Amino acid sequence: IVPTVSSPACFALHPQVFIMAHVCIHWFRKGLRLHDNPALMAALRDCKELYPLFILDPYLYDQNRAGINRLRFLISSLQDLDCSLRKLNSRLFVVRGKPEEVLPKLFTKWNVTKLTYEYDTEPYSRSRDKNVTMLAEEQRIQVSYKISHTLYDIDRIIEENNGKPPLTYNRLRDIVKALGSPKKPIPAPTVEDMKNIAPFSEKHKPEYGIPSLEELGLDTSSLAEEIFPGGEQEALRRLDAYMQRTGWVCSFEKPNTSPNSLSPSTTVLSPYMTFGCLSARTFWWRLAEVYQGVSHSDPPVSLHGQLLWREFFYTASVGIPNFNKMTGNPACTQVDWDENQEYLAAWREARTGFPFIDAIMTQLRQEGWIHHLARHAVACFLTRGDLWISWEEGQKVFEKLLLDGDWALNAGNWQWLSASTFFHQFFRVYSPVAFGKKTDKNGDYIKKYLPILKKFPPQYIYEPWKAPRSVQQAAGCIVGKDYPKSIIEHEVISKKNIQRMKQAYARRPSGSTESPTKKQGNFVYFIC
DNA sequence: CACTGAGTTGACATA
DNA sequence: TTATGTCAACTCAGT
Repeated sequence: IVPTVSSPACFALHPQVFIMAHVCIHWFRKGLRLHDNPALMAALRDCKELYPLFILDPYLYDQNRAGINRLRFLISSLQDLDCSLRKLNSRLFVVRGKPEEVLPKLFTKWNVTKLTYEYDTEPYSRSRDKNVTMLAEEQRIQVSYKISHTLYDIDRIIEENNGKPPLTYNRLRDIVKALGSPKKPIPAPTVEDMKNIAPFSEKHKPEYGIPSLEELGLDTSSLAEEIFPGGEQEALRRLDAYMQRTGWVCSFEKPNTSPNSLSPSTTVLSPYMTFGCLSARTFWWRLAEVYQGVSHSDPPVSLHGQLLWREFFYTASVGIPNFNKMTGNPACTQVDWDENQEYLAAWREARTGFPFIDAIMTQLRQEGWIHHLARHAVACFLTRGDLWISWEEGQKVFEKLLLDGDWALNAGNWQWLSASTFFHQFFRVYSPVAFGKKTDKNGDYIKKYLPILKKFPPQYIYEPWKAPRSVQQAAGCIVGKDYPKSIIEHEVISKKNIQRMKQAYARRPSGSTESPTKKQGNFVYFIC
Protein backbone atom coordinates (compact mmCIF):
# COMPACT_ATOMS: atom_id res chain seq x y z
CA ILE A 1 0.00 0.00 0.00
CA VAL A 2 1.45 3.31 -1.07
CA PRO A 3 -0.21 6.28 0.54
CA THR A 4 -0.66 9.17 -1.82
CA VAL A 5 -2.06 11.74 0.55
CA SER A 6 -0.16 13.63 3.15
CA SER A 7 -0.94 12.73 6.72
CA PRO A 8 1.27 12.33 9.74
CA ALA A 9 -0.21 8.91 10.43
CA CYS A 10 0.78 7.63 7.03
CA PHE A 11 4.24 9.01 7.43
CA ALA A 12 4.61 7.32 10.81
CA LEU A 13 3.37 3.99 9.51
CA HIS A 14 5.20 3.88 6.19
CA PRO A 15 8.27 6.09 6.30
CA GLN A 16 10.04 4.20 3.47
CA VAL A 17 7.26 4.25 0.92
CA PHE A 18 5.73 7.63 1.70
CA ILE A 19 5.33 9.88 -1.31
CA MET A 20 4.21 13.44 -0.86
CA ALA A 21 2.01 14.08 -3.87
CA HIS A 22 1.91 17.81 -4.28
CA VAL A 23 -0.57 20.26 -5.61
CA CYS A 24 1.84 22.64 -7.21
CA ILE A 25 1.74 26.10 -8.74
CA HIS A 26 4.54 26.85 -11.15
CA TRP A 27 4.56 30.61 -11.29
CA PHE A 28 5.67 31.95 -14.69
CA ARG A 29 6.93 35.53 -14.66
CA LYS A 30 9.85 35.76 -17.03
CA GLY A 31 10.94 32.32 -18.23
CA LEU A 32 7.91 31.95 -20.54
CA ARG A 33 9.13 28.64 -21.93
CA LEU A 34 9.17 24.92 -21.35
CA HIS A 35 12.76 24.21 -22.45
CA ASP A 36 15.56 24.72 -19.92
CA ASN A 37 13.12 25.42 -17.13
CA PRO A 38 14.48 23.73 -14.01
CA ALA A 39 11.87 25.26 -11.71
CA LEU A 40 9.10 23.79 -13.86
CA MET A 41 10.81 20.40 -13.75
CA ALA A 42 11.01 20.74 -9.98
CA ALA A 43 7.27 21.41 -9.97
CA LEU A 44 6.60 18.11 -11.76
CA ARG A 45 8.45 16.05 -9.17
CA ASP A 46 6.01 14.20 -6.87
CA CYS A 47 3.16 16.24 -8.25
CA LYS A 48 -0.44 15.10 -8.64
CA GLU A 49 -1.94 18.41 -9.70
CA LEU A 50 -0.18 21.20 -11.54
CA TYR A 51 -1.27 24.80 -11.96
CA PRO A 52 0.97 26.64 -14.45
CA LEU A 53 0.20 30.23 -13.52
CA PHE A 54 0.85 33.69 -14.91
CA ILE A 55 -0.13 36.80 -12.96
CA LEU A 56 -0.75 40.02 -14.86
CA ASP A 57 0.76 42.30 -12.26
CA PRO A 58 -0.54 45.87 -12.68
CA TYR A 59 2.79 47.19 -11.41
CA LEU A 60 4.70 45.61 -14.30
CA TYR A 61 2.08 45.77 -17.02
CA ASP A 62 0.63 49.18 -16.39
CA GLN A 63 0.17 50.99 -19.71
CA ASN A 64 2.60 53.72 -18.72
CA ARG A 65 5.27 51.16 -18.10
CA ALA A 66 4.54 48.67 -20.88
CA GLY A 67 3.57 49.96 -24.31
CA ILE A 68 1.11 48.20 -26.55
CA ASN A 69 3.78 46.43 -28.61
CA ARG A 70 5.38 44.90 -25.55
CA LEU A 71 1.98 43.87 -24.18
CA ARG A 72 1.18 42.24 -27.50
CA PHE A 73 4.47 40.37 -27.32
CA LEU A 74 3.59 39.21 -23.83
CA ILE A 75 0.09 38.05 -24.81
CA SER A 76 1.48 36.13 -27.80
CA SER A 77 4.05 34.53 -25.53
CA LEU A 78 1.36 33.46 -23.08
CA GLN A 79 -0.77 32.03 -25.88
CA ASP A 80 2.19 30.05 -27.14
CA LEU A 81 2.95 28.80 -23.66
CA ASP A 82 -0.68 27.74 -23.16
CA CYS A 83 -0.59 25.93 -26.48
CA SER A 84 2.56 24.01 -25.50
CA LEU A 85 1.15 23.15 -22.09
CA ARG A 86 -2.03 21.79 -23.67
CA LYS A 87 0.09 19.35 -25.67
CA LEU A 88 1.10 18.02 -22.24
CA ASN A 89 -2.54 17.76 -21.10
CA SER A 90 -2.11 20.92 -19.06
CA ARG A 91 -2.84 24.60 -19.62
CA LEU A 92 -1.86 28.07 -18.53
CA PHE A 93 -3.88 29.83 -15.84
CA VAL A 94 -3.86 33.62 -16.07
CA VAL A 95 -5.03 35.93 -13.32
CA ARG A 96 -4.79 39.67 -12.84
CA GLY A 97 -3.71 41.48 -9.72
CA LYS A 98 -0.94 42.01 -7.23
CA PRO A 99 0.84 38.67 -6.64
CA GLU A 100 0.91 39.19 -2.87
CA GLU A 101 -2.89 39.41 -2.92
CA VAL A 102 -3.70 36.91 -5.65
CA LEU A 103 -1.48 34.03 -4.61
CA PRO A 104 -2.72 33.43 -1.03
CA LYS A 105 -6.27 33.17 -2.36
CA LEU A 106 -5.24 30.62 -4.97
CA PHE A 107 -3.21 28.67 -2.41
CA THR A 108 -6.41 28.15 -0.44
CA LYS A 109 -8.73 27.68 -3.38
CA TRP A 110 -6.59 24.99 -5.01
CA ASN A 111 -5.21 23.42 -1.80
CA VAL A 112 -1.70 24.15 -2.98
CA THR A 113 1.24 22.49 -1.21
CA LYS A 114 4.14 23.68 -3.34
CA LEU A 115 5.17 26.77 -5.28
CA THR A 116 8.00 26.93 -7.82
CA TYR A 117 9.41 29.81 -9.85
CA GLU A 118 12.50 31.00 -11.70
CA TYR A 119 14.79 33.31 -9.75
CA ASP A 120 14.63 36.96 -10.81
CA THR A 121 17.29 39.48 -9.84
CA GLU A 122 15.32 42.73 -10.28
CA PRO A 123 14.79 44.67 -7.04
CA TYR A 124 11.01 44.72 -7.47
CA SER A 125 10.95 40.99 -8.16
CA ARG A 126 13.16 40.16 -5.22
CA SER A 127 11.04 42.07 -2.76
CA ARG A 128 7.85 40.63 -4.30
CA ASP A 129 9.22 37.09 -4.11
CA LYS A 130 10.33 37.58 -0.54
CA ASN A 131 6.80 38.65 0.42
CA VAL A 132 5.20 35.80 -1.50
CA THR A 133 7.55 33.24 0.07
CA MET A 134 6.64 34.51 3.52
CA LEU A 135 2.93 34.27 2.73
CA ALA A 136 3.35 30.80 1.27
CA GLU A 137 5.24 29.54 4.28
CA GLU A 138 2.49 30.87 6.53
CA GLN A 139 0.19 28.48 4.67
CA ARG A 140 2.80 25.68 5.03
CA ILE A 141 3.53 25.69 1.32
CA GLN A 142 6.90 24.49 0.13
CA VAL A 143 8.65 27.11 -2.02
CA SER A 144 11.38 26.28 -4.50
CA TYR A 145 13.15 28.45 -7.05
CA LYS A 146 15.88 27.85 -9.62
CA ILE A 147 18.32 30.08 -11.49
CA SER A 148 17.79 29.91 -15.25
CA HIS A 149 17.28 33.45 -16.55
CA THR A 150 21.01 34.18 -16.66
CA LEU A 151 24.00 32.07 -17.70
CA TYR A 152 25.42 32.16 -14.19
CA ASP A 153 24.31 32.67 -10.64
CA ILE A 154 24.83 36.44 -10.51
CA ASP A 155 25.55 36.40 -6.78
CA ARG A 156 28.39 33.92 -7.42
CA ILE A 157 29.99 36.32 -9.90
CA ILE A 158 29.91 39.10 -7.31
CA GLU A 159 31.25 36.78 -4.64
CA GLU A 160 34.07 35.69 -6.92
CA ASN A 161 35.00 39.36 -7.44
CA ASN A 162 35.35 39.99 -3.71
CA GLY A 163 31.83 41.22 -3.19
CA LYS A 164 31.86 43.90 -5.89
CA PRO A 165 30.35 43.74 -9.36
CA PRO A 166 33.02 44.03 -12.09
CA LEU A 167 32.88 47.47 -13.70
CA THR A 168 34.76 46.41 -16.80
CA TYR A 169 33.87 43.71 -19.29
CA ASN A 170 37.26 42.06 -19.25
CA ARG A 171 37.08 41.73 -15.51
CA LEU A 172 33.74 39.97 -15.87
CA ARG A 173 35.27 37.67 -18.46
CA ASP A 174 38.06 36.73 -16.07
CA ILE A 175 35.52 35.96 -13.35
CA VAL A 176 33.26 33.78 -15.49
CA LYS A 177 36.33 32.02 -16.88
CA ALA A 178 37.13 31.02 -13.32
CA LEU A 179 33.54 29.83 -12.83
CA GLY A 180 33.71 27.58 -15.92
CA SER A 181 31.20 27.15 -18.74
CA PRO A 182 27.53 27.92 -18.11
CA LYS A 183 25.35 24.94 -17.21
CA LYS A 184 23.95 22.89 -20.07
CA PRO A 185 20.25 23.55 -20.69
CA ILE A 186 17.76 20.84 -19.73
CA PRO A 187 15.08 19.58 -22.12
CA ALA A 188 11.42 20.56 -21.98
CA PRO A 189 9.08 18.26 -20.05
CA THR A 190 7.45 15.46 -22.05
CA VAL A 191 4.11 13.68 -21.74
CA GLU A 192 6.05 10.98 -19.90
CA ASP A 193 7.18 13.54 -17.28
CA MET A 194 3.52 14.46 -16.80
CA LYS A 195 2.11 10.96 -16.50
CA ASN A 196 1.26 11.12 -12.78
CA ILE A 197 -0.35 14.52 -13.05
CA ALA A 198 -4.07 14.82 -13.44
CA PRO A 199 -5.06 16.45 -16.73
CA PHE A 200 -6.52 19.89 -16.18
CA SER A 201 -10.16 19.95 -15.35
CA GLU A 202 -12.69 21.41 -17.76
CA LYS A 203 -14.37 23.16 -14.88
CA HIS A 204 -11.70 25.85 -15.13
CA LYS A 205 -12.42 26.55 -18.76
CA PRO A 206 -14.28 29.84 -18.54
CA GLU A 207 -11.92 31.21 -15.94
CA TYR A 208 -8.23 32.05 -16.07
CA GLY A 209 -8.07 32.66 -19.81
CA ILE A 210 -5.50 34.84 -21.55
CA PRO A 211 -6.98 38.30 -22.03
CA SER A 212 -6.88 40.03 -25.38
CA LEU A 213 -5.35 43.48 -25.73
CA GLU A 214 -8.87 44.89 -26.03
CA GLU A 215 -9.85 43.19 -22.78
CA LEU A 216 -6.89 44.94 -21.20
CA GLY A 217 -8.41 48.21 -22.32
CA LEU A 218 -6.03 48.94 -25.17
CA ASP A 219 -6.90 50.62 -28.42
CA THR A 220 -5.53 48.33 -31.11
CA SER A 221 -6.77 50.32 -34.08
CA SER A 222 -3.40 51.89 -34.86
CA LEU A 223 -1.37 48.80 -34.08
CA ALA A 224 1.17 47.98 -36.80
CA GLU A 225 1.90 44.53 -38.19
CA GLU A 226 3.39 42.06 -35.70
CA ILE A 227 6.92 41.65 -37.08
CA PHE A 228 8.30 39.83 -34.06
CA PRO A 229 5.60 37.56 -32.64
CA GLY A 230 6.17 36.51 -29.06
CA GLY A 231 6.54 32.98 -27.77
CA GLU A 232 8.91 30.11 -27.25
CA GLN A 233 8.13 28.40 -30.56
CA GLU A 234 8.94 31.55 -32.52
CA ALA A 235 12.08 32.04 -30.41
CA LEU A 236 13.33 28.54 -31.16
CA ARG A 237 12.43 28.88 -34.84
CA ARG A 238 14.33 32.13 -35.01
CA LEU A 239 17.30 30.65 -33.19
CA ASP A 240 17.38 27.66 -35.56
CA ALA A 241 17.22 29.92 -38.60
CA TYR A 242 20.20 31.96 -37.44
CA MET A 243 22.24 29.00 -36.23
CA GLN A 244 21.99 27.48 -39.70
CA ARG A 245 23.89 30.46 -41.05
CA THR A 246 27.15 29.16 -39.62
CA GLY A 247 29.39 31.49 -41.60
CA TRP A 248 27.41 34.50 -40.47
CA VAL A 249 27.46 33.32 -36.84
CA CYS A 250 31.21 32.69 -36.85
CA SER A 251 32.10 36.03 -38.41
CA PHE A 252 29.60 38.06 -36.35
CA GLU A 253 31.13 41.25 -34.99
CA LYS A 254 28.61 43.53 -33.38
CA PRO A 255 30.27 46.89 -34.15
CA ASN A 256 30.30 45.95 -37.82
CA THR A 257 26.56 45.38 -38.03
CA SER A 258 24.41 48.17 -39.38
CA PRO A 259 22.09 50.30 -37.27
CA ASN A 260 20.06 51.38 -40.28
CA SER A 261 19.61 48.42 -42.58
CA LEU A 262 16.05 47.98 -43.89
CA SER A 263 15.78 44.62 -42.18
CA PRO A 264 17.57 43.83 -38.90
CA SER A 265 21.29 43.14 -39.19
CA THR A 266 21.34 41.27 -35.88
CA THR A 267 19.30 38.32 -34.60
CA VAL A 268 16.45 40.15 -32.78
CA LEU A 269 16.48 37.37 -30.22
CA SER A 270 16.64 39.96 -27.44
CA PRO A 271 12.86 40.25 -26.88
CA TYR A 272 12.69 36.48 -26.54
CA MET A 273 15.51 36.60 -24.00
CA THR A 274 13.83 39.38 -22.04
CA PHE A 275 10.63 37.39 -21.56
CA GLY A 276 12.55 34.13 -21.22
CA CYS A 277 10.96 32.60 -24.32
CA LEU A 278 14.53 31.62 -25.11
CA SER A 279 16.98 30.40 -22.51
CA ALA A 280 20.32 32.18 -22.45
CA ARG A 281 22.00 28.85 -21.81
CA THR A 282 20.28 27.24 -24.78
CA PHE A 283 21.46 30.13 -26.95
CA TRP A 284 25.00 29.85 -25.51
CA TRP A 285 25.33 26.13 -26.13
CA ARG A 286 23.84 26.29 -29.63
CA LEU A 287 26.49 28.87 -30.45
CA ALA A 288 29.15 26.64 -28.92
CA GLU A 289 28.07 23.87 -31.30
CA VAL A 290 28.38 26.18 -34.29
CA TYR A 291 31.78 27.45 -33.12
CA GLN A 292 33.08 23.89 -32.58
CA GLY A 293 36.15 23.20 -34.67
CA VAL A 294 35.99 26.32 -36.84
CA SER A 295 37.49 29.76 -36.47
CA HIS A 296 35.07 32.31 -35.10
CA SER A 297 34.88 35.79 -33.62
CA ASP A 298 35.31 36.22 -29.88
CA PRO A 299 33.92 38.33 -27.05
CA PRO A 300 33.24 41.18 -26.73
CA VAL A 301 32.11 41.42 -30.36
CA SER A 302 30.93 37.85 -30.99
CA LEU A 303 27.47 36.45 -30.27
CA HIS A 304 28.85 34.69 -27.20
CA GLY A 305 30.16 38.13 -26.32
CA GLN A 306 26.64 39.58 -26.52
CA LEU A 307 25.40 37.04 -23.97
CA LEU A 308 28.26 38.01 -21.69
CA TRP A 309 27.30 41.68 -22.01
CA ARG A 310 23.89 40.69 -20.72
CA GLU A 311 25.57 38.96 -17.82
CA PHE A 312 27.75 42.02 -17.24
CA PHE A 313 24.80 44.39 -16.84
CA TYR A 314 22.82 41.92 -14.78
CA THR A 315 25.74 41.65 -12.40
CA ALA A 316 26.09 45.43 -12.16
CA SER A 317 22.34 45.76 -11.57
CA VAL A 318 22.50 43.37 -8.64
CA GLY A 319 25.67 44.79 -7.11
CA ILE A 320 25.01 48.52 -7.49
CA PRO A 321 22.18 50.05 -5.46
CA ASN A 322 19.65 52.36 -7.12
CA PHE A 323 20.87 51.03 -10.44
CA ASN A 324 18.08 52.66 -12.47
CA LYS A 325 18.72 56.09 -10.95
CA MET A 326 21.50 58.66 -10.86
CA THR A 327 20.85 59.83 -7.30
CA GLY A 328 21.95 57.31 -4.75
CA ASN A 329 23.78 55.27 -7.37
CA PRO A 330 27.40 55.32 -6.19
CA ALA A 331 28.84 54.08 -9.48
CA CYS A 332 27.11 56.78 -11.52
CA THR A 333 28.63 60.17 -12.29
CA GLN A 334 26.33 62.88 -10.96
CA VAL A 335 25.53 65.19 -13.87
CA ASP A 336 23.61 68.48 -13.86
CA TRP A 337 21.16 67.39 -16.56
CA ASP A 338 18.68 69.98 -17.78
CA GLU A 339 14.95 69.70 -17.43
CA ASN A 340 13.64 70.50 -20.85
CA GLN A 341 10.18 69.15 -21.60
CA GLU A 342 10.16 70.54 -25.13
CA TYR A 343 13.41 68.83 -26.10
CA LEU A 344 12.36 65.61 -24.41
CA ALA A 345 9.01 65.57 -26.22
CA ALA A 346 10.70 66.33 -29.55
CA TRP A 347 13.06 63.40 -29.05
CA ARG A 348 10.35 61.01 -27.89
CA GLU A 349 7.94 62.00 -30.65
CA ALA A 350 10.49 61.90 -33.46
CA ARG A 351 10.50 65.60 -34.30
CA THR A 352 14.04 66.74 -33.51
CA GLY A 353 14.57 67.75 -37.11
CA PHE A 354 17.46 65.28 -37.47
CA PRO A 355 16.10 62.64 -39.85
CA PHE A 356 18.44 59.91 -38.62
CA ILE A 357 17.31 60.42 -35.02
CA ASP A 358 13.65 60.82 -35.92
CA ALA A 359 13.65 57.74 -38.15
CA ILE A 360 15.08 55.63 -35.34
CA MET A 361 12.51 56.92 -32.86
CA THR A 362 9.76 56.19 -35.40
CA GLN A 363 10.97 52.63 -35.88
CA LEU A 364 11.09 52.22 -32.11
CA ARG A 365 7.51 53.36 -31.71
CA GLN A 366 6.18 51.35 -34.64
CA GLU A 367 8.09 48.11 -34.33
CA GLY A 368 9.37 47.97 -30.75
CA TRP A 369 12.87 47.11 -31.84
CA ILE A 370 15.83 49.18 -33.04
CA HIS A 371 19.42 48.13 -33.63
CA HIS A 372 21.86 48.45 -30.78
CA LEU A 373 23.89 51.15 -32.52
CA ALA A 374 20.72 53.06 -33.32
CA ARG A 375 20.05 53.05 -29.58
CA HIS A 376 23.55 54.47 -29.12
CA ALA A 377 22.86 57.27 -31.55
CA VAL A 378 19.56 58.40 -30.00
CA ALA A 379 20.76 57.86 -26.42
CA CYS A 380 23.87 59.95 -26.95
CA PHE A 381 21.76 62.59 -28.67
CA LEU A 382 19.30 62.82 -25.77
CA THR A 383 21.97 62.95 -23.07
CA ARG A 384 25.61 64.04 -23.26
CA GLY A 385 25.74 64.62 -27.00
CA ASP A 386 23.06 67.20 -27.64
CA LEU A 387 19.92 67.68 -25.56
CA TRP A 388 21.55 67.28 -22.12
CA ILE A 389 18.55 65.48 -20.68
CA SER A 390 18.88 62.85 -17.98
CA TRP A 391 19.37 59.26 -19.11
CA GLU A 392 16.58 58.33 -16.70
CA GLU A 393 14.09 60.03 -19.03
CA GLY A 394 15.35 58.04 -21.99
CA GLN A 395 15.26 54.90 -19.90
CA LYS A 396 11.53 55.38 -19.27
CA VAL A 397 10.77 55.81 -22.97
CA PHE A 398 12.78 52.74 -23.94
CA GLU A 399 11.26 50.64 -21.18
CA LYS A 400 7.82 51.37 -22.51
CA LEU A 401 8.48 51.06 -26.22
CA LEU A 402 11.06 48.30 -26.55
CA LEU A 403 9.95 44.69 -26.85
CA ASP A 404 13.22 43.85 -25.14
CA GLY A 405 12.81 46.50 -22.44
CA ASP A 406 14.84 44.72 -19.81
CA TRP A 407 15.31 46.47 -16.48
CA ALA A 408 18.99 45.72 -15.97
CA LEU A 409 20.10 46.05 -19.59
CA ASN A 410 18.14 49.23 -20.13
CA ALA A 411 19.51 50.96 -17.04
CA GLY A 412 23.04 49.72 -17.73
CA ASN A 413 23.14 50.79 -21.34
CA TRP A 414 21.69 54.23 -20.64
CA GLN A 415 24.42 54.77 -18.09
CA TRP A 416 26.99 53.55 -20.58
CA LEU A 417 25.82 55.80 -23.41
CA SER A 418 25.49 58.88 -21.24
CA ALA A 419 29.07 58.24 -20.01
CA SER A 420 27.74 58.08 -16.46
CA THR A 421 28.93 54.59 -15.56
CA PHE A 422 31.20 51.98 -17.25
CA PHE A 423 32.09 54.19 -20.23
CA HIS A 424 34.08 57.36 -19.67
CA GLN A 425 35.38 58.58 -23.02
CA PHE A 426 32.76 61.31 -23.12
CA PHE A 427 34.67 63.21 -25.80
CA ARG A 428 33.61 60.54 -28.29
CA VAL A 429 30.28 61.89 -29.44
CA TYR A 430 27.99 60.39 -32.05
CA SER A 431 27.03 62.74 -34.83
CA PRO A 432 23.30 62.65 -35.65
CA VAL A 433 24.34 63.37 -39.24
CA ALA A 434 27.60 61.51 -39.89
CA PHE A 435 27.05 58.29 -37.98
CA GLY A 436 24.18 56.96 -40.06
CA LYS A 437 25.84 57.89 -43.36
CA LYS A 438 28.55 55.29 -42.81
CA THR A 439 26.13 52.42 -43.43
CA ASP A 440 23.33 54.11 -45.39
CA LYS A 441 24.67 56.74 -47.73
CA ASN A 442 21.41 57.14 -49.62
CA GLY A 443 19.25 57.46 -46.53
CA ASP A 444 16.96 54.56 -47.51
CA TYR A 445 16.34 53.85 -43.84
CA ILE A 446 15.25 57.45 -43.26
CA LYS A 447 12.95 57.31 -46.28
CA LYS A 448 11.35 54.11 -44.99
CA TYR A 449 10.41 55.55 -41.61
CA LEU A 450 9.98 59.21 -42.58
CA PRO A 451 8.21 59.00 -45.96
CA ILE A 452 7.72 62.78 -45.99
CA LEU A 453 11.46 62.97 -46.83
CA LYS A 454 11.43 60.30 -49.51
CA LYS A 455 12.01 62.67 -52.40
CA PHE A 456 14.99 64.41 -50.82
CA PRO A 457 18.26 63.79 -52.67
CA PRO A 458 20.88 61.79 -50.71
CA GLN A 459 23.03 64.92 -50.50
CA TYR A 460 20.53 66.56 -48.14
CA ILE A 461 18.62 63.66 -46.60
CA TYR A 462 20.59 63.75 -43.33
CA GLU A 463 20.47 67.57 -43.14
CA PRO A 464 17.31 68.68 -44.94
CA TRP A 465 17.57 72.23 -43.56
CA LYS A 466 20.63 72.71 -45.76
CA ALA A 467 18.70 72.01 -48.94
CA PRO A 468 18.00 75.11 -51.06
CA ARG A 469 14.38 76.19 -51.16
CA SER A 470 14.01 74.91 -54.71
CA VAL A 471 15.17 71.45 -53.69
CA GLN A 472 12.73 71.41 -50.79
CA GLN A 473 9.92 72.43 -53.11
CA ALA A 474 10.85 69.76 -55.65
CA ALA A 475 10.88 67.18 -52.85
CA GLY A 476 7.45 68.32 -51.75
CA CYS A 477 8.65 68.94 -48.23
CA ILE A 478 9.35 72.35 -46.78
CA VAL A 479 11.57 72.27 -43.71
CA GLY A 480 9.83 74.06 -40.85
CA LYS A 481 6.41 73.28 -42.30
CA ASP A 482 6.22 69.67 -43.47
CA TYR A 483 9.20 68.44 -41.48
CA PRO A 484 10.65 70.19 -38.39
CA LYS A 485 13.70 72.42 -38.42
CA SER A 486 16.54 70.91 -36.39
CA ILE A 487 16.05 71.89 -32.75
CA ILE A 488 19.75 72.29 -32.00
CA GLU A 489 23.02 72.94 -33.79
CA HIS A 490 25.02 69.78 -33.17
CA GLU A 491 28.49 71.17 -33.94
CA VAL A 492 28.08 73.94 -31.39
CA ILE A 493 26.15 72.22 -28.63
CA SER A 494 28.15 68.98 -28.58
CA LYS A 495 31.38 70.92 -27.98
CA LYS A 496 29.73 72.81 -25.14
CA ASN A 497 28.42 69.56 -23.68
CA ILE A 498 31.84 67.92 -23.68
CA GLN A 499 32.97 70.74 -21.44
CA ARG A 500 29.95 70.30 -19.17
CA MET A 501 30.76 66.63 -18.94
CA LYS A 502 34.35 67.43 -18.10
CA GLN A 503 33.12 69.58 -15.23
CA ALA A 504 30.78 66.86 -13.99
CA TYR A 505 33.70 64.43 -13.95
CA ALA A 506 35.83 66.95 -12.08
CA ARG A 507 33.17 66.97 -9.36
CA ARG A 508 33.31 63.19 -8.95
CA PRO A 509 34.38 62.20 -5.44
CA SER A 510 38.07 61.38 -5.51
CA GLY A 511 37.58 58.26 -3.40
CA SER A 512 35.49 56.53 -6.02
CA THR A 513 38.51 55.14 -7.81
CA GLU A 514 40.14 53.79 -4.69
CA SER A 515 39.90 50.23 -3.54
CA PRO A 516 36.89 49.27 -1.40
CA THR A 517 38.88 48.21 1.64
CA LYS A 518 40.93 51.34 1.67
CA LYS A 519 38.36 54.00 2.09
CA GLN A 520 35.27 53.66 4.19
CA GLY A 521 31.96 54.78 2.87
CA ASN A 522 32.26 54.74 -0.85
CA PHE A 523 32.05 51.05 -1.63
CA VAL A 524 30.43 49.69 1.49
CA TYR A 525 27.27 49.09 -0.50
CA PHE A 526 28.95 46.45 -2.61
CA ILE A 527 29.28 44.18 0.36
CA CYS A 528 25.77 44.61 1.72
C1' DC B 1 52.17 55.19 -4.95
C1' DA B 2 52.90 56.25 -9.92
C1' DC B 3 52.43 54.58 -14.04
C1' DT B 4 50.58 52.13 -18.07
C1' DG B 5 47.53 49.80 -21.25
C1' DA B 6 43.09 49.00 -22.57
C1' DG B 7 38.59 50.29 -23.26
C1' DT B 8 32.61 46.25 -28.19
C1' DT B 9 30.83 50.15 -31.90
C1' DG B 10 33.40 58.79 -32.70
C1' DA B 11 34.65 62.19 -36.33
C1' DC B 12 37.62 63.67 -39.42
C1' DA B 13 41.88 64.13 -42.21
C1' DT B 14 45.22 61.90 -44.54
C1' DA B 15 47.73 58.24 -46.88
C1' DT C 1 38.32 51.66 -50.50
C1' DT C 2 40.42 50.83 -46.19
C1' DA C 3 43.66 51.72 -42.62
C1' DT C 4 45.92 54.82 -39.52
C1' DG C 5 46.76 58.99 -36.80
C1' DT C 6 44.99 63.04 -34.44
C1' DC C 7 41.76 65.43 -31.84
C1' DA C 8 41.04 65.85 -26.20
C1' DA C 9 41.38 63.23 -22.69
C1' DC C 10 38.19 59.90 -19.37
C1' DT C 11 38.45 55.66 -15.78
C1' DC C 12 39.57 51.05 -14.31
C1' DA C 13 42.61 47.56 -13.03
C1' DG C 14 46.84 45.65 -13.00
C1' DT C 15 51.95 46.17 -12.43
